[in-house]
Amino acid sequence: MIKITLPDQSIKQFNPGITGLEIAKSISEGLARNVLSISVNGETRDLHRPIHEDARIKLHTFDDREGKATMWHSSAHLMAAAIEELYPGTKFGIGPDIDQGFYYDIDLGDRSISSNDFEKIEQKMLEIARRKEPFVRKEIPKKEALEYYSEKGDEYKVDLINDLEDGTISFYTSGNFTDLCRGPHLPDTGTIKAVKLLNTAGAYWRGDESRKQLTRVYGISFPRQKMLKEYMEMLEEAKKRDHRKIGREMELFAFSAKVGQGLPLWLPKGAELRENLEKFLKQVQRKAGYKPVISPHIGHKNLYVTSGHYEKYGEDSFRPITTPSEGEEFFLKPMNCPHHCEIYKNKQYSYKDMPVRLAEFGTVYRYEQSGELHGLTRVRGFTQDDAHIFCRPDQVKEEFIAVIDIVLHIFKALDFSDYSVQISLRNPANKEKYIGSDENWERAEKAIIEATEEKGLTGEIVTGEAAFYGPKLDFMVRDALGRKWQLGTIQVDYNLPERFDLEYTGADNLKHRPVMIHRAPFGSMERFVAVMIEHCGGNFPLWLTPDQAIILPISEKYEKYAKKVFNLLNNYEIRTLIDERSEKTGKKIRDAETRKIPYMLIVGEKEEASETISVRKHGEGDIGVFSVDAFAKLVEEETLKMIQP
RNA sequence: GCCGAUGUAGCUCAGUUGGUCAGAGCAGCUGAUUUGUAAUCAGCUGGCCGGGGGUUCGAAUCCCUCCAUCGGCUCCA
Repeated sequence: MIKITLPDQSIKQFNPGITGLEIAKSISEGLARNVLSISVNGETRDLHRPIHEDARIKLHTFDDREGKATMWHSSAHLMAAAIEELYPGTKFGIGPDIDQGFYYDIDLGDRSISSNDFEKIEQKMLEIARRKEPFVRKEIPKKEALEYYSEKGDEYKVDLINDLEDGTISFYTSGNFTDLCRGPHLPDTGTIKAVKLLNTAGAYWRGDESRKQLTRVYGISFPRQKMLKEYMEMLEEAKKRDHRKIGREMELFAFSAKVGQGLPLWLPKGAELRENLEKFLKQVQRKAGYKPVISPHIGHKNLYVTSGHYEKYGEDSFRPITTPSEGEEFFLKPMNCPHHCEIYKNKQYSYKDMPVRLAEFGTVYRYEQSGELHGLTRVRGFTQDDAHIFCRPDQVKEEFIAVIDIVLHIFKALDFSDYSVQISLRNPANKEKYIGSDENWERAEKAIIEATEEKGLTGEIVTGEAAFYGPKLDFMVRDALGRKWQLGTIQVDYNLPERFDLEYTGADNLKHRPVMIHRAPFGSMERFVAVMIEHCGGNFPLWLTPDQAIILPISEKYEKYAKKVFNLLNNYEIRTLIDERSEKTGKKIRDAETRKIPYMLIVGEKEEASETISVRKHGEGDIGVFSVDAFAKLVEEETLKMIQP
């Protein structure tokens, strides 16, 4: 007998050779129906692979990440099988599962497929799925594997196998499709009940621009038809919330081919929204001891030679601007830190002055490849809510904690309740890649880890993901649709203080090198506004939204009273509009609702007589009659609730 | 930059195989209406069918090219 330890620490005894599926059956029929794969001592495996020794196991269903991965990976094989049947002679690259579904990179030779062909392929996939073709694992020597694919003429698989270590290689066969694959897979194709191909794209073989471009077909699959329906509805909802669409509808921002691609134009309402965000952060930062600074939009080439950016990005940036007579070269500012280093250098500092925190909403320009541009999330000109903290090495941790506090405060004010962090550390096996002393790295990494622990942040630590100049902490949020976005970042930097020869005088009267912390809680205003729009679908928090209330007079007769209310609300600094059109109240309400204005204030005969307003809340309806003062109080409370620390 | 797709009024979209095909709804403007919690009625103005070139007796429709947008790839200080 072997001992199988389940995740709840209970131990069950089985005969050696038991399979995951049999274990599942011994627990419950329902689990046996839904289980997709199994982890054995931390390694994800096929359900039907026998287990011969004591092991800790976990059974995976579609509810967990591993189960989804198995379903989608097997679906990639299923799609490949369907494509091979429909387009014989197709060569296959790689076909992994991804965050949302799967893809397969294929080489169709002279043919091509487009979304018009999707239905045909989906039908073929379902046809094969219904045959319940088992996924059969086979291990064969590398040499045989090479012969098989050489004969088949599939150079991509040959390429992949050549990179594998000598020995046996695993293959999976389902029906007449055999694929080089580590696994694991579903027991058979029958578990795949619903498939949908989503789009196609070009993808370089092995991600290498110089190699051949294959056709990548994306798809997703589910164990139930209903789940596919829900997924498609989620996609629809995401489409409705697309910040490019809402940005146009709500007149927040626009692009103009004449101004240039990737250069956003902030319209009055968008500018208002952004200013509200900036005002909020400026206030928070002032309290946290930041000093505002302002630096120009261009900088001398020498600045970027010193910072190292010229060497690294000079060729791939906008061409330099040269002066007519002297021929001096200037670059559009791609980041604020070099300027801020020079601001720091303008003065001598004692250890008692540290930390020095310089903040700027600095607009930067970066050349992004044309195909990369995307709405407000990827642009060529954007504004960072940037700040650089120059501190002593022993202050890194407390500064980190203070920055985390700011980030969390912002998340609360903007209703992002689901967030996590990623700590990126250096790869200790490859220290040459990084600059800065071991001591400083260890201190900084320890500081980041401790700071996140003290703040109770959940997240993962990834070694080898640090920048060459220091470790970093990135914040990820999930929006209302469960999509993950990377927002703020905090980075420790040993490089720039060195390059700019920054120093402060210590208690020992010697010169010391400060540590620099880059931080941007929003990241960029453009990107953040985009995420914000998609998170709330354009229904911004009251304190942020460009127009907070709109007065709807029942008829022209009450315009005078409407103006009076308007003036009173102005005194309370409530951003208010009046709808003076000769429309019926129903129409005015409908329009205000579509414009996503939080409060509609209806004024007619009754209200004028009693000096009140009838308040209707967006998305909710009539909430009763208020005096202007009472309404102002309501707005104030709702605002404070969000933005107070 | 690369692969693929798309581009018709401010917005959303119709326009069969090239031959009254330049249209609709919303928005906008004008007038009437003076309105009570998600659309009052009527009339009118909007487009060189993304730009340029070509094929043709004839192009929104076919071809080339450029531009922009979309989905990815590569990139992202």
